[in-house]
Amino acid sequence: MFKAPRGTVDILPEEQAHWRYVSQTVERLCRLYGYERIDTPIFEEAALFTRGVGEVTDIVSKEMYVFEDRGGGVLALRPEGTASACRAYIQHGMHARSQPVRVYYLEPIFRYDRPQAGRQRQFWQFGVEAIGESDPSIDAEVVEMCWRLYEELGLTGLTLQLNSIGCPICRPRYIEALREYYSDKLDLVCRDCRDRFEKNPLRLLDCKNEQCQPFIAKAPITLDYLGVECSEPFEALRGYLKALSIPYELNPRLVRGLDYYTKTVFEVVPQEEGGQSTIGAGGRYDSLIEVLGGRPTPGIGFATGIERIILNLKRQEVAVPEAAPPQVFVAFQEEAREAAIALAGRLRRSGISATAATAGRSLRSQMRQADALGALYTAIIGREELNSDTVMLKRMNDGTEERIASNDVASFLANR
RNA sequence: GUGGGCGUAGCCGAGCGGUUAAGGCACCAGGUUGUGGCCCUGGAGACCGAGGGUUCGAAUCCCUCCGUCCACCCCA
Repeated sequence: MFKAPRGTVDILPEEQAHWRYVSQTVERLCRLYGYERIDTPIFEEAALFTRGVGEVTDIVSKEMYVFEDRGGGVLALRPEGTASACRAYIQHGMHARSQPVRVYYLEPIFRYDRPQAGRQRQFWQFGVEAIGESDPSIDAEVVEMCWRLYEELGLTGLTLQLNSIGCPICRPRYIEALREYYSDKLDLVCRDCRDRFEKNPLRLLDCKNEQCQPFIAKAPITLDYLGVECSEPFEALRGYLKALSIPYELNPRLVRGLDYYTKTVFEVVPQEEGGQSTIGAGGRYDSLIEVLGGRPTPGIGFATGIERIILNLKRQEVAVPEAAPPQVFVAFQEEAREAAIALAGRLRRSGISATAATAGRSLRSQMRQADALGALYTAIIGREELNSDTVMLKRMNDGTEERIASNDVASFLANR
């Protein structure tokens, strides 16, 4: 038997209410903030990500789906959304538009990772990008929008964490200080941290190992090393967030896994700590466009995982709107089969949703079906109705019946 | 990529060396030859994740693989 590939899932009809709820909320939010949708290809030249996201990041070095196409080009299923959006910005000369360019996407993302709860190989992200403006008021707008999304969805108990990791000028100074601090402690920290010291020193800060905690607590923090170019906008951002009444926690240990982040970084996590808990995250990427071959252009955005949102909606038992049931279920006896099919067709042309029974079932069975579908009304056509050109219209919630001329059914229901 | 738990019908789940492999939900039919939701009766549905091995005998024990879950790595 064929099964969906490891780490992928089918989103079944009964789950669509949650998906619809999230995508409709996302669309409303974007309209509210003036972000327009952009759709980019599901695959890109692999080099876009190796250069943009960073060759040594896990996402690129061990999680990317890379393949060669028949023309010999090396392509990759996108492992994140920002690089593609920036590529499109450059390719289509969007610097010529009014800045910043505000776009959003809702798209599948692919990472060859070991699946577990809240982590799949194909998953969906909603993300926004504001490209072409470095003013911290845009940082505030993006952070606010991210926070607001969860509010609109009805999620509670979330924490917004904020930090600044500096720019290409001040960050090396910080990393040097961090390395120096750790240089005489390498015998005391865990194995992973010794690796991190070499490969990705910022990651030292969010090690979960018990033995490393005391060292993390006393480690130098990024905020103390920011140059004025970074600290001033960060202070401004904090002021804006206060003015917007967005509750945030300053987390000096917050770092991000992608190379392109600069200055503002933030993350939203549910209260209950779990393995794969981060629900959304973002930050500024002021060097990315230039790295990708564009003129120097600042940008900021965030992305959030739809599956993780839905996981939390379900955990918190947030009620989501159900799919509308058919207004009418058309049940019939064999001799009225054509009349029933015709009636269903006429109702639909009048904008009334109708599902017809299929032939060969008892009326009782058809009624059970109508009930299972949650139909508001059942129109029954038997011999008597056929002869008098009427239908027996039954209201399912209270069982009342009324005989109505076939031609009047649509207008009768339209007035309900 | 590392370590561990688990895989019995569509779903939940008992059985843990010899059973016709429980039970519940869902599904289908009937109890009402023109009527749903409750109830009752019946039916269908499982090569017990796959492959190999041990044994007279394996869903039950062992190995490999696959899947899933948890933790780590990392991340949405």
